[in-house]
Amino acid sequence: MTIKDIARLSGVSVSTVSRVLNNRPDVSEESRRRVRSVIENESYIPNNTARDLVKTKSDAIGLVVRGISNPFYTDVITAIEKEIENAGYTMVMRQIASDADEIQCGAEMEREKRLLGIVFLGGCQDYTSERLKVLNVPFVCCSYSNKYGNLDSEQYSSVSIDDQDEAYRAVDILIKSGHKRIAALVSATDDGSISQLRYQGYIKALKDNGIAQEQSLVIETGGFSITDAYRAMERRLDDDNTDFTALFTIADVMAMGAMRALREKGKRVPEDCSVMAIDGIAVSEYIHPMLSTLCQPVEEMGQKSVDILLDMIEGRSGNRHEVLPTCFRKGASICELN
Amino acid sequence: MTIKDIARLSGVSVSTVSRVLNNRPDVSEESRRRVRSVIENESYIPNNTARDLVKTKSDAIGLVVRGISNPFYTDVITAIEKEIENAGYTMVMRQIASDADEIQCGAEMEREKRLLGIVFLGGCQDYTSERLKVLNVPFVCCSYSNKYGNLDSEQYSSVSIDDQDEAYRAVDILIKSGHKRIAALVSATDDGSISQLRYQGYIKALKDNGIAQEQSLVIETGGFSITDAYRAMERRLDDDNTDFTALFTIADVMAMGAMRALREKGKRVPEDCSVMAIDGIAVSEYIHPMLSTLCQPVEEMGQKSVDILLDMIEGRSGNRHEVLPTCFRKGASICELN
DNA sequence: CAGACTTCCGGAAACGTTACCGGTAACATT
DNA sequence: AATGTTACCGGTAACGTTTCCGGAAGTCTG
Repeated sequence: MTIKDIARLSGVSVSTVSRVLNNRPDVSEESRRRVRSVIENESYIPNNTARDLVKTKSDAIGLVVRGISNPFYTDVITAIEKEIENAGYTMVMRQIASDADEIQCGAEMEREKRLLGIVFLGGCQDYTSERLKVLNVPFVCCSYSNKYGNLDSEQYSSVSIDDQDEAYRAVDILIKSGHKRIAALVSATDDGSISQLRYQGYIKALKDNGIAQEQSLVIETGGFSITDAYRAMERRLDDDNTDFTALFTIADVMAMGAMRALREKGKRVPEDCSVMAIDGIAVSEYIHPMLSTLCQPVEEMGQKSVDILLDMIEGRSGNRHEVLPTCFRKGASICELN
Repeated sequence: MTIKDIARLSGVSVSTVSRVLNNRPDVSEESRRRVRSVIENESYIPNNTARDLVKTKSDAIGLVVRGISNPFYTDVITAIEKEIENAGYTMVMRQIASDADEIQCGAEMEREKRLLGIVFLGGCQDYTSERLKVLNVPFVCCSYSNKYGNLDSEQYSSVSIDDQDEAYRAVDILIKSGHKRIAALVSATDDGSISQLRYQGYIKALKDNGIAQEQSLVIETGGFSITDAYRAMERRLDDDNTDFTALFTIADVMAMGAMRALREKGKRVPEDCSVMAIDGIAVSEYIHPMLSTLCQPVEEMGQKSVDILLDMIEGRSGNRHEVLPTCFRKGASICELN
């Protein structure tokens, strides 16, 4: 069943059918009605492939995501997919390993599938102006601002929270609760990732509050997973006594990993160690004690990312950077120290 | 940069370039080498759209998923995506609301995008032979067997655990630990979903062990989310005293929701109420007490689903049904009653 | 050496759309 | 009455591949 059949059946030319299909004005009501009814009758659906070919582009938007297994991302993905779908486009997702090259992946996808644009979700370690040359479609980085990276902000769009500020805020909450010896559980401190940004917020909060920063309180996991966090924390507690009263983690899942390690080493949360995180995934609201965290507006993040990308694709506007606020969820993982 | 340019640049016809591109034998080594080098030089990538058009099908496999937010699914999705990618195809994912019609969604996608096949992930409530008529590509149901549905097993493929048996096994573990008053937290008992199957396993286990089944011990949440479970459990505990010593839940996330409700009502797990679930998601290993559950082989499930689908698509074999075993993870949420 | 069979290759017709161009008819304007 | 304008419509060339068909040259067979 092609456009030709519809044309034949409704006694008009393919051009007219095409016009009806694309809601163009220059077709009589009579014809429009007839064509519509035939389409309805035959339950005809236009072939997207042919459409894409003649338009020399597809209707697909790529989503490159690093580390889908983090529940935080799945909510964002959900929102992104919904928004793309609503706008009448198609989402093609590809996930990459934590050490893979997302620019490369995006470039390949873009050329193979004639993508309209790309959403990068998750870490984007190595954006440099030079490397971006391979990408010739608009793209937006979701949940990563590259604020302190070496990339010209004119070259891309982004939607994220202010990672440094929010980390600052999180640590500040611990400090305001009376904590001075605050450990930080990070993925890495200098990998250009989100972890680095949040780590910097931690450092700044300590400094602004006149607390000396000790390198021994920085625990690097080398990864973002719950297991990475658990293992790193376990090692740290084996090596050393708990000489901190609070722990700041850069992600909810990492907090969950750490809390298990603390528990298994006989440390109570929050009595022996308070925990504060950033992300606000659903499950962390259900654990005991309920995790205190700064919730990211995941839905809005996904939505905004797609909106911006579509604006760029459809030429409505250029690139822009959106910074969204978080919302403090007061759990029970922080102990007031007085 | 099209195939024509490559042809011109390497001094052969488009046909020959096409042959090289598709690794066909009937082209001389000399030509092949020359064409390859031009392709390399120009870093040319064939236009998939044109390719799909002439082949009258795409390279895309659809993934229709109900409820992506359940962490259990994300792992399966990861595996599915990886496998599709490896086989050189493209995954197009679409998520649907819990009350949406997945057959309809699959059919639309299939016709729009000329899909090669479809993977349905998650519940598949209303498969009937009649309704399947709209689908004219092979498909496989992942994580749902329709074992007790009204569908002819010749009409589709599936990969799943034996939901009834595994639920039986889970409940049996509770019984063997000395529990007799075992509540069941299910989404629904008669919706034809996975919930119903697992509920039937619960019933059977009780019966085989000579335990009278009480309707008051069946708690229906109406949904699969952690919040649904929490709310339902909360209501149940408000209405009534805990007159059960153990709880079987049909999913890990539901167990987590229930455990919070129990905790908030002053019931200790496992001392006052043991909990046993099915799924085996990562986070449930990190909560306190660690959840006892039957772990589904998520990776294998995703992999197998795609393998079967590709076998059908590429005509290597017909439909088949794969039943995978689970693996018991002994947590700390079950109390021996003696 | 004739015929048959390979091996390699190019031309051209598809695939199902959209976009452009031009044409007709009806109506309004001078 | 001639011309311009508008509303509608059809023909056809693209879009970038693959596939089919046939041809040329070389090699083998008897």
